[in-house]
Amino acid sequence: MKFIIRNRSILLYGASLAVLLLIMKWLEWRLVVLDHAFELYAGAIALMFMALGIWLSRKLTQPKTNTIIVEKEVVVEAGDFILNEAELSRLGLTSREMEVLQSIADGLSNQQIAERLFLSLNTIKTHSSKLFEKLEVQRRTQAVEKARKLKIIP
Amino acid sequence: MKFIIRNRSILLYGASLAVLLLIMKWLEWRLVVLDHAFELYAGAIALMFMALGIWLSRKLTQPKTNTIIVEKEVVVEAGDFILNEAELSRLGLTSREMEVLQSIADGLSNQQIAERLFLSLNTIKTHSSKLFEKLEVQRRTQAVEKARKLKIIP
DNA sequence: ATTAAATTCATACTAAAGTATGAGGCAAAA
DNA sequence: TTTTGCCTCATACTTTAGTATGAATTTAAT
Repeated sequence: MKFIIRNRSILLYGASLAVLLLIMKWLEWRLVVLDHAFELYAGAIALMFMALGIWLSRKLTQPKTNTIIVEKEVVVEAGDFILNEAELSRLGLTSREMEVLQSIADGLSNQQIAERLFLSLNTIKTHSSKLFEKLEVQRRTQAVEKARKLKIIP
Repeated sequence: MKFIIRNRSILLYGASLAVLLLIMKWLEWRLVVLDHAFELYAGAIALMFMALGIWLSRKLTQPKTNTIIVEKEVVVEAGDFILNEAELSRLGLTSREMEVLQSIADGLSNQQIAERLFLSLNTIKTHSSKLFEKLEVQRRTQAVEKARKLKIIP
């Protein structure tokens, strides 16, 4: 059953050939009687096979694919941060100061920063104080603001 | 000239018909000589017209278009800030709280905010306290961080 | 090896931030 | 009209942030 479904096209083709041969034989017999019906016969064959060709072509050729490219806008989140290395080196921030700055920007308290970096609260205070000096600010919020403006942090 | 190009298919069709008729006539003459070459003749016609049918079908049928949509990512400059009004209304921040939040994000101290908005320091403290409650944060730096994440402030 | 910068931490202090609570005024909604 | 939410401000208090100073240790460079 599956074989029939899968090879339907080929079976149909065979069947049409068989039918056509029958018609041909019949026409052949007619040809003996009617002497000049030959052109009609040839035309019939031509027509049928052309039809068969068209049908085959339609069935067997894979459909043409028109590839349509649709541009879809995708907002890329926060991909535009480029570290301003010039400013960073100009300010002369040390690595620890940068870590503290980043943690401050993340909204952590000095105590939390100390825990995160395994340091004492006083050390964090020292670092942040020096950081503020270098950034020429008075408060952590200002530091974050300025650092963001200078493209030192995202 | 344009006519030729545009109706090339039809002209080709006509030409092949003419050629075929010539071949047929020639074969007809051959038939008188060779008596039983009839089946071969019919087969030739069948073959040719089937080929013609296939060719015609390919040329003349409009292509079946399988539209393949290819999504192309277009990077949109994420530089412009779009206020997340849904979040803003969900949080229920009052206008004063928003002003204070903005000032905090600008790196101002409570005292400076009070001066900017012509209010007392205590009022600013009250506003910021309520603001922190609504934003579910403990510190002003956290408030700025969260507000930025929620697209409430640029 | 010596210098210089960076890191760590401490103490002591001041300043600012944040919490809790209450209260008066005001405008819009029920 | 009463209620409700917002704005304002105050007092009192706790917590966190920030400054100043000094010192020991580590690390990198001269």
